[in-house]
Amino acid sequence: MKLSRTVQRKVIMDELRKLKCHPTADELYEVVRRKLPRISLGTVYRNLEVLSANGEILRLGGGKKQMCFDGDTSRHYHLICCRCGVVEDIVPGDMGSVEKELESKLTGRITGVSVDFSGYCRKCASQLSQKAQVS
Amino acid sequence: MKLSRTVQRKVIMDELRKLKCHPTADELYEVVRRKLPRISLGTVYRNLEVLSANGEILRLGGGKKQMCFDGDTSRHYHLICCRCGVVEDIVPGDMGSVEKELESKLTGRITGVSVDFSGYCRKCASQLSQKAQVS
DNA sequence: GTCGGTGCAAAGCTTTTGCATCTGC
DNA sequence: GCAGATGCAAAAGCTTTGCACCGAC
Repeated sequence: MKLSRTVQRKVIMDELRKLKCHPTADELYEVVRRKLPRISLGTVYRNLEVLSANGEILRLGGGKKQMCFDGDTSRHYHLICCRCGVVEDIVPGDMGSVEKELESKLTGRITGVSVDFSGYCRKCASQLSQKAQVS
Repeated sequence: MKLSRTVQRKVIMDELRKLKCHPTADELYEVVRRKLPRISLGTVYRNLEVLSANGEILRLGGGKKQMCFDGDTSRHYHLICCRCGVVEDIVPGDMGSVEKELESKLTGRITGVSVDFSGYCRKCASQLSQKAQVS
């Protein structure tokens, strides 16, 4: 199956890449709709499916119920709040050597890395520590 | 809100910890039901929600549409196939130094690490390379 | 006794899919 | 011209939730 280059697919990729957040399919649909008012939600889903299966975008789960997508397939990391589901980007100083080690072991098979930490986002962490002090 | 120690919650945790795979809520429900025939799917969902929000289990997305759960919160890694969604465990030789670095930067906030690689599982990778040779 | 948990079933939402039509190659 | 893509709308399926009752503390 070869991929056709349709206007819809291009706009979806462009908008996703432009966004710095990690939108759900629905949120991306709203954004794309500003450029292509007649696009359907089904098309967005179908393209996100194809694009992630081809390693061109990243599929992020683990937060809340909805799937999120990330147009940035470069090496970077996430902290997914186990309380509210928000996704924070993490940029550690240097993980290069580890990545190289892993990639050499899995030659050609890795299309993207999403290092997802469960934990508390800043907001939830501070709320919880306040509560702990009170009680 | 303090957590009560109910039979259901205990069995759910125990069974999830025993399983070496990464079951969906529904799969876990089927397993738990052998021990507690009268438990409801809703209870399983509610407990998985509470347990993951407390960092006692790991919530895994990124594969296919359904959420998966992992009772093993020790440091380990996953390769999630971007084609078929299967989850492979990865045990790299040594990532200890990197983890320490990260954890020191995020003191007290991390409850679990799920390093999720998108890529191809062994099966899909070999199928694709066969196809490439044919065409 | 109170507050959280459970079972059941219905509701809610996200995601997928069938079909006719259209577009890229 | 054909295979793949789209729009639309309906269907499917996963997850959540209201309610009455039960159990832990």
